[in-house]
Amino acid sequence: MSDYLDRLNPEQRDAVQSLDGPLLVLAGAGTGKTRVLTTRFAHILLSGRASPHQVLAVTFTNKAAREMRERVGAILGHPAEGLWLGTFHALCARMLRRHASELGLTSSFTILDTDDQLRLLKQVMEAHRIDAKRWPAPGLMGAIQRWKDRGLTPDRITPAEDTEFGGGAARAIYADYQARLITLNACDFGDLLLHVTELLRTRPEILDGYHRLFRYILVDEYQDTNVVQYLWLRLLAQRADAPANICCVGDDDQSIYSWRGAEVENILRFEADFPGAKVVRLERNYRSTAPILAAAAGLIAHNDARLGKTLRPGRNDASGEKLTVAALWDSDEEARFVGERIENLRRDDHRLSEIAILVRAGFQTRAFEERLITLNIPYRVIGGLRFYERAEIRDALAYLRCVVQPADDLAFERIVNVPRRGVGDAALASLHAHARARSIPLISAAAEMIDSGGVKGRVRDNLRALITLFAECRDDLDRGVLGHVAVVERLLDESGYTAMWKADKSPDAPGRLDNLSELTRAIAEFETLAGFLEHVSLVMDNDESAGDDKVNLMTLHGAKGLEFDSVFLPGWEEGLFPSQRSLDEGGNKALEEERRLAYVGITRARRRAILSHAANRRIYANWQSSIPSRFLEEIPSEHVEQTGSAAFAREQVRNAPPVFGSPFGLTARRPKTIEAWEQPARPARSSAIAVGARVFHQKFGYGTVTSAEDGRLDVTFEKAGSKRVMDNYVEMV
DNA sequence: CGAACATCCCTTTTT
DNA sequence: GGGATGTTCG
Repeated sequence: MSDYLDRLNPEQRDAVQSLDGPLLVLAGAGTGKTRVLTTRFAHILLSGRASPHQVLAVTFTNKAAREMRERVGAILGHPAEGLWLGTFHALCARMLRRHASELGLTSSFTILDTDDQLRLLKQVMEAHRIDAKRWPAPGLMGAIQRWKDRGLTPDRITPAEDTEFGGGAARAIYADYQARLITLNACDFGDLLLHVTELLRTRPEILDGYHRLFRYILVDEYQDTNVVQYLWLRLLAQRADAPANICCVGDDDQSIYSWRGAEVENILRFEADFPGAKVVRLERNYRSTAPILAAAAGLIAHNDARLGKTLRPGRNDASGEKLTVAALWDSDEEARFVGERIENLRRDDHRLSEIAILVRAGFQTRAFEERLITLNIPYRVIGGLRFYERAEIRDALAYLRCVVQPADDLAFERIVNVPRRGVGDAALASLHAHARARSIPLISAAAEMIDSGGVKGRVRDNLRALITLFAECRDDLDRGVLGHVAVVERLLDESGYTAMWKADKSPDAPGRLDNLSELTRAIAEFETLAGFLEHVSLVMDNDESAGDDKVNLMTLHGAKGLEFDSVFLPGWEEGLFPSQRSLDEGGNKALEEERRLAYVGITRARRRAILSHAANRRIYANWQSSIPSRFLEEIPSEHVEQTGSAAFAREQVRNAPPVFGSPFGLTARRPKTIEAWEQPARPARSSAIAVGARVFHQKFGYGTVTSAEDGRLDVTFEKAGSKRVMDNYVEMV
């Protein structure tokens, strides 16, 4: 009956069978982490220790949750039903809907996307008369999110944790923002965790209910938890009546999300947090060849803040290619090099889908895309704009929200003038004023102003048609006259939204229409519109049909958890990787995180890893020179094969007499800031256009320059009068 | 109100 | 170099 246990190695089996008390499983890359987690889950159920709904299983991604659900089902022999299995956010949303009224929400609250969050925050900031120029809203949004990541409600922010933002107004804005969310019956992402945690810590009877419910807690990717997630877990796990039955699986060496609030300390501190905790290390790697593992291990050994763990080959083959490190002249050559190697792999019958190019930052993909296009090699970029983030999809969803949630002001604002209905800033402002005065949602305010004559003419007719359409669609749904898919189609057609894109002559309009029909298809898979909207806000999935045979292009962050036969790791240069920006902000801690990122990159490879760096790189408009990443030297050289046109030059540098009096030559002493990442110094341009010159401007016509300074010209135009213009907008005549 | 122009920025982004 | 976002004029 327990043949599923036979398929584990001794450490894995230990992790699965240690069922009493807290357990930390330190699972290195490729050591069977998911297998342990799913088998443990199934083992708890099959051994009769708990029934499915008594286990709380938390992941970070929907993909991981889906995978776990499937694999548990496979071991059980039937689909697993009634599980508390999902992402932190999905589980919290579920809990929050149960207790919504405690917080002044209804159980049908909306979960806002980032667009809406920002728009709402801007409104609040405006009310506080904050100069949007001086204090850009995204900055404060970030601060609020960090507060939420750390479990800080507005009243919990101590002066030490406050920010300079807005000249000290940040806390008050945060508080108002939270209040507005409640009025709108809405939550942002951070709220899901924040609200539930707050509830658990202030309402013992609610917490007690969950203590009685959950006998086991399983947590995936524990190294990526932030403070509020940690608090949530600890509240649920620590109980008076019994030891905490929590099992966390993670890898401190793969913690790469500190900038999102993740705290490696959570995993480093586990044994202190949960006394009597048992720690199991999984170190046998079944994924990669010996050289790849040795290279990764050598690299990560340079980090200090580690729990310590060494990857060992699980298979007994010492074979395997060395890593390739290619030194190239410039970034164009690097793209050509990678393209050429991929062509070779393809010629040798390697599947393209088993090849990945992993970059540090999104903008690096472009060069490779261009190269792959010219070589006619199919590729996919993973991670870019996701389906539900596209403008047309967000618009369509806003239409739906207006129907399902008439109080959703943010949704209404988004689409009230899309397509154009003549409702501009002025009209919207008067709607707002009326809504605020009467304390009613915008849609109701609009209805009242139509009746009262507060809006007139074309705007009135358009608004009336729109609001009537919403009401009718709502009615169709309530009375079941039309199925929800038919309602969606009606809504998008009669509002003129579909027509807007049909009339659009831009090249991407057809694609957008395709996306809209794709959306309708997705809606059809759900029972109700509300259910669909919940899915959308929580499951921003990127279901790139992974089946096609295409080269995978993505960031290192996006590659976590994936594996490929061949992995290209370009751009290993100081300033780019490790990223200068990170280093400036986070010092040595940040450097260690960059190194973990490098470790994640190398350990994605099953059979071969091809690293590269360029001596000259095109950044924005101009060329900058760069030096190889320090990480390259941290990889034990016996596992590396050097190649590339610039390899010889690099050897010369290495063997050259010491520079700066250092015994290690150039490599030991690095300038603190790398030229490539300094602000591109804008040379005080001695403009070729001098005072008195006669010039032509596209818009203003002919004129004479009266003063010229740093590229800015004062010009007296013959027709348009005196203007200040940039010199690159005029031509000399 | 909306198009055209000008300016500003440019890491990573599991939900 | 380029996309997103404001500003300005018709």
